[in-house]
Amino acid sequence: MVKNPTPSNRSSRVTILDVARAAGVSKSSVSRLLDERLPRSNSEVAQRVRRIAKELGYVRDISAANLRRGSTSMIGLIVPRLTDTVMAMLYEALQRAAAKSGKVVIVATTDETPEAERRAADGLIGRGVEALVLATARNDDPFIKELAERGVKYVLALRTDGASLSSIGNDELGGYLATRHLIDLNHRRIGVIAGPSFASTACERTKGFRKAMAEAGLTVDESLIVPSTFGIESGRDAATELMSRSEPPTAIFAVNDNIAIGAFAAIHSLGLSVPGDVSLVGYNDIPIVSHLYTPMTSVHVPFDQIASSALELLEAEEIQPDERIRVAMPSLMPRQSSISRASQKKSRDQIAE
Amino acid sequence: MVKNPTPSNRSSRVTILDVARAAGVSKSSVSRLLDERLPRSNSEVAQRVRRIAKELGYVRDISAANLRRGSTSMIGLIVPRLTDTVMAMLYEALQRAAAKSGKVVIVATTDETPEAERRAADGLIGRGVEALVLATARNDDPFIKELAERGVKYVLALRTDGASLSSIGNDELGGYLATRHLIDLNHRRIGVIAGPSFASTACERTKGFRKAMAEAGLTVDESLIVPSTFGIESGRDAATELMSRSEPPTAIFAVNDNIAIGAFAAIHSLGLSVPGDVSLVGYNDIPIVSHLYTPMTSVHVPFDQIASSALELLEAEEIQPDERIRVAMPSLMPRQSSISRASQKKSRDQIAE
DNA sequence: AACGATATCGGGAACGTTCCCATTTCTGCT
DNA sequence: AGCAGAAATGGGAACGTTCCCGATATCGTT
Repeated sequence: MVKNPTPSNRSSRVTILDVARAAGVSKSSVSRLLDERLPRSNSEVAQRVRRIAKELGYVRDISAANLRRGSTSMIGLIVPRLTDTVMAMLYEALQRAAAKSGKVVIVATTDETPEAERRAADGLIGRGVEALVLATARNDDPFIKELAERGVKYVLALRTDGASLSSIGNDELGGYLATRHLIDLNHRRIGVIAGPSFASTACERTKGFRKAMAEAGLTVDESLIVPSTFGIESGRDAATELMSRSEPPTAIFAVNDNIAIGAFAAIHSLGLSVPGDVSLVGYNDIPIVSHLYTPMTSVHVPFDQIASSALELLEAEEIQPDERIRVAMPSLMPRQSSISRASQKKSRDQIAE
Repeated sequence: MVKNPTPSNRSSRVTILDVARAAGVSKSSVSRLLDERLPRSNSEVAQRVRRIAKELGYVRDISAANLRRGSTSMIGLIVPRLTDTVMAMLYEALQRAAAKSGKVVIVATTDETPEAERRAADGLIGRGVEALVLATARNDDPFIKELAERGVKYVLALRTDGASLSSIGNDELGGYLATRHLIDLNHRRIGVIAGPSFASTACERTKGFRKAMAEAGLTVDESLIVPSTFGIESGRDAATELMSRSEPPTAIFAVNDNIAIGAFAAIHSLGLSVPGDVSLVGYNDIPIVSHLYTPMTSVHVPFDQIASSALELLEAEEIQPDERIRVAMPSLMPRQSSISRASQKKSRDQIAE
């Protein structure tokens, strides 16, 4: 296939022994000198060994090293799907964080189904990962309990079950900020596309919504809070439903950007405009939302921080009970999809002329 | 952290030897009986061994197995970024395909920079991957030549350099189909946002455009072909420029969906509409485009097929010179972002009334 | 210059598996 | 019943590394 530099000799791997012989030292010394975890020596021998290793084209056999060291330095990540940009962002962030301690992340997808989740975890464990990062946690997930019982090291990311080690964003605060922003813009009838109730993210963000409403002395119209999945279509359906009411909301908080994108499409299909007829706020601040033709207000989540925290939790020896759930702070990114009630009226009047 | 089932004994791994002792057979037999590559035996011993292994909670030490077998069954994938949905789709497809032969895919990102690409490849090779799948190929990429010289097994995906083993889509055909579609809709002034010239995908799709134009007896206005990156912003800029001309195109072919999404935004920012003022066609058919508020016409690419072919190329023993580049067929997905020139005029007239 | 402390070095035993090969057991046939 | 051939079994040697530990070299101190 690709021309092999040493075609004849099949077993032509350069081992640590070859390097040792060529450098005139013992294999132990080569191993030590080439061990990147030890403080780097610059002695004459060290330099010679490194040079010779390079010349010979030596690369450490990672399997042998792993076997002896008793660790693979691989972390497994389980996500619903990678085509969801949020998950791709989490993965990239985790990869960056893991690289700092020489680890690598391998990922498996579950399509949000529990059976696939079990398969994914078994697959990753079979691959020798040292720990699992789960972004698929469901409230009262029996699978997570199983993991704990099996003695698997794991941490939840983004979503939590309230008990396991977790690294999440402050979703309640995020929901609060989003809602507060809409209230500040004088919106009173605010719809919520609330996501699935099995995800802590969705629940907390909705909780933040309620908190902001209560704090402003507004009563929540429960019929304006509609459940959904995290998919675009679901956002579309929910928004269609909301905006077809006799008295539609003047603003919608979607607990996730995909939902918001779907809502956005639905609203336009109905001949209405964002933000002219209804303001829209999303969540996660995935790259695309700031590039839509109406750049979308969204809640920014510090994925890098969440990823680092997750790994820290995995590496920590002892953890205080009150530090089992690390929470990162989100921040609101106001953009053009949300404007004040007054401006909305004005822009609608202009069209009416 | 997590309660360990055998807290006292640190070195409490269940090995094949433990299973052998418990089952009263030799370790060789256990190894053989548990080898999933061999035809599955259902003899009495086999069943007992499997049962005992399960009871004891035995899991094969993958590092030891890899060391002995001399293979890691890991494939490395190098992509610019995973937050680009196209790349996420390729990754998921590759993972699915690799799983069929018990392999796992680990991915590294380069952000489209050659230095990071080198680092990524070294990292993956150091991790012991058996082969590399590159989705980052540039025309005349010195790095790829290096890989070949180092004897690294690799295959290019999506983009090709014209020489290496590659599994790609028929981009010229895709560009042709997109353009032909627009011509059939009576468009004559067609703009192209052509992507970066270092990517074979971009070049071929543009070539397909030219072919369709030539075939229809239309002369190509070179000033309507503008280069770009693969980013959303770049599509926005390019479309802004195109639509600000004194004589703007009536249709635009963007060689990638992200570009198209940016173009879409730009067109609306200018107070124009898709498809009312200008038809728009993208490429790759990422999930979001069918859910935009104007569902976008795009060229669908069979990623699963491209992924399988890539792996087949890696596994093939001998490859005919004319089979070094496998080409998968794209198909046009017509949606509402592209309509006939006549309908455009009509809808514009309506607005003018 | 002699001594103890410290750093460097090399031999060899793991790590847990697979796989070769010699041996034993089973199967079918005459 | 006897025997050839097939199938199953077990002993033991790898695979390439790391790491313990005893031995040797190096250094600073008195």
